[in-house]
Amino acid sequence: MDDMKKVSNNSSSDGVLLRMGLNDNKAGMQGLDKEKINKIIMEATKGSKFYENELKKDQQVNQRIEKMMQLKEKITAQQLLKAQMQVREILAEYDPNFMPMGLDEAYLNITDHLEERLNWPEHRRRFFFNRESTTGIDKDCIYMSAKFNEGEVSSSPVLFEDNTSLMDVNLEQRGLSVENSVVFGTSAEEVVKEIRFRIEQKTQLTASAGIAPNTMLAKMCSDRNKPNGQYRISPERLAVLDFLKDLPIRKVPGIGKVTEKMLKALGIVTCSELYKQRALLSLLFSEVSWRNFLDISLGLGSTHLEKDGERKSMSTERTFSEINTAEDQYSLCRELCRDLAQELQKEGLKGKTVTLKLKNVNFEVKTRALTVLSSVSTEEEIFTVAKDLLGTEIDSVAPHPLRIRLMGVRVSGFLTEEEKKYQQKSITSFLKSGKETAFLRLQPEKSNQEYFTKNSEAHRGSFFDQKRAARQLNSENISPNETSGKQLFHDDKSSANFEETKKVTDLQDSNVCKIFTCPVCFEKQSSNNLEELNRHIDECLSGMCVKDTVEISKNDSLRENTSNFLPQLKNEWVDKCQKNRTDQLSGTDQSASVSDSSTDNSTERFGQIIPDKSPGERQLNNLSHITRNVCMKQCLFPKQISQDNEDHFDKTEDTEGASSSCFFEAKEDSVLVCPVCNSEQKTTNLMSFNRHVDVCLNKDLIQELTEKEDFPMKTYNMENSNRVFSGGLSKGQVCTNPSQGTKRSGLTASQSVSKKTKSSNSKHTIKMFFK
DNA sequence: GCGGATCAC
DNA sequence: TATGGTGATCCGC
Repeated sequence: MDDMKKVSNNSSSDGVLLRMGLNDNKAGMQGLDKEKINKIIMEATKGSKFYENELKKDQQVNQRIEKMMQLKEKITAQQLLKAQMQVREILAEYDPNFMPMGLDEAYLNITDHLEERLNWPEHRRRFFFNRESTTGIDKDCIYMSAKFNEGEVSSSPVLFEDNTSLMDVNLEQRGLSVENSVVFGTSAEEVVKEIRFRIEQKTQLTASAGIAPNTMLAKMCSDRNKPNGQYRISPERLAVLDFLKDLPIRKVPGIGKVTEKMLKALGIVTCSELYKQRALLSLLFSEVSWRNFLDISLGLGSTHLEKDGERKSMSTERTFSEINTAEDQYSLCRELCRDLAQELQKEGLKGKTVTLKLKNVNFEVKTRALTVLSSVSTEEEIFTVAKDLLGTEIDSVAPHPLRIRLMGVRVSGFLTEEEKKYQQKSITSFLKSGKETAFLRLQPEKSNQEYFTKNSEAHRGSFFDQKRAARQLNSENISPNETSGKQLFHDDKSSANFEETKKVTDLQDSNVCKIFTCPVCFEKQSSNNLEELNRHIDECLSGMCVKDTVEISKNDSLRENTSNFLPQLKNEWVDKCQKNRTDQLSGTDQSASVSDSSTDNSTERFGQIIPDKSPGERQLNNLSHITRNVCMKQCLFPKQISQDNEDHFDKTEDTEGASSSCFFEAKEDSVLVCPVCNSEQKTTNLMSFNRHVDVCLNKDLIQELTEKEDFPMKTYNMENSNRVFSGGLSKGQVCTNPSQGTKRSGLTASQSVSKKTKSSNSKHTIKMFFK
């Protein structure tokens, strides 16, 4: 309207001129031929019939606009929500466990309701027009799929309003008037009519419904008489088959255009044809698919309404006109991550898999995912992963630009409640421990600093280094994006952070702990509750990369130095180890799970891997035994091991100084030297020696070694849920690397106990640990 | 686990 | 009708 005033000072003609499209203020209108404009204005002269008519029409439009604006004010998200809730309230009366499907659809099982309803007096089934009656009670067994048709009858948003002023006092009276009421019967159809009636009375939304013996049929039924009707299939085989007979398969939920087309290629269009061709289908489709087809053709569907399962993923994506510069793409990516992080945090979710979705200008869609072992939820965390994925894609087309029209970021693999709890605990303890206790955890490295000096390369980038560095950096609020994230993806960039980790305080003498020290994070645990302790350790271990399947092919290897040893690490070992693991797992129960740690005896397990072998034979087999157990973090509880072990090996005091990176040193052949802790073993009992080695070998080390061998490992390892105390992989275990499947159970735990607990306190023995 | 694809809403 | 956004699932690898 303001624009119009520029065209003419005659306010009464403003609207008309606007209608006549004479606004030369509009963009692109400036170049218009003035003559032409004048000519049109001439036509708009007062008194002309054309003008008068336009004026009249304009007034009508103005009225409509006014009305619309009034309505607009009344439309609020709240109102929509309210209408939705009103519907749900009604549905809940018939089935408190009804299953909403999106915003406008729901499944109800009204079986129970029907049963109860039989005994209801009429007044409970009577409903008044324009008035909501509240009857309680609900439940069900006939399945009803209701689809609400917003605005089918009237799209005016005012209908979402409360029935207030307009409904005046007469309503009350009308409500009490029998003439203004309806009584519904007791059949399923009557119930559904009642529901639809009530919904319409309350919200003025119409609904279509299907009544059938299962959800699939109910849904197809509701489609039959939409938008404002209902249909029922009686729960008899013939009725069902009759309904399906000529029903196009496309009507079946789950059959989309692709499946439709494929089936059509086989001459299958209707559900009955689906049945006729079942043999063919069984040969052409997967078991799952063809069974599904068969179920469809027989009208079989779910008869229980599964409650909304937990969300499995969350994503955000955006479409735009072509973006082809990396800079823009990264910034967009970050934006998406930010949005997603906000949403995730709203729901308190943390996920382990980040997926980047890209659609190029040719509409081709690509997804690239990365599962990290530490769950992510913040912008930085997500972006750290997403940008890596994006970078890979950009690189993949270089030197050409990546030309995209859509980008999306998804996070999935959410932690279960339980995992969340543990993780929180773990994080909390990390945070609580802070810097002042960091040195406690870092202390073992310090004890072998000479080694670092010599082998810093080998040590660099080990999981623990990364973890510690990341932890330190995190505690200093340094963005993981700029720090740990990079090093996690690019080991070669982690050396700087490693420097941090070397800032340790030598607390070697303070190793007598009254309280338990976590063998993984080296953090003191004051809890005497071993179960809690187990959880803590679980969590800590879950951060370990357990590329723990390296086989040492020859016993001699144990005495070779690192440089000689490394080349022997081959991928094939992984296979062998996996086989070993299989053997182990399929063996006697001692190698099985230790889900109940209280009854487990770790010392026994040492000798029972191949229980029916003679000691000599066992030794041979223990070669592989060693390799299986190569994945230990530290020499832990050495004294306790020797004490607890009947075939104890002698003092292993040197293990005190063992480093995770300390591997083989050349020693005299005449003496058994632990290849891990470097200490000479007085025992000549190979089995005992093996046990010692088992204890000393650690995952961390193996990770480094395996990484040197370029083990495929796309997943980076911030955490790894190594359920050593529960005897297996946790349910949500991320295990990309095949070698991770070879983790040992039970024993690993005992081996992972911190040497800090090498104290006189018997509570800290492995045995006690397991008890 | 990953990536492509299908499907529902 | 076409296109977009979100979430789930399946299949082959």
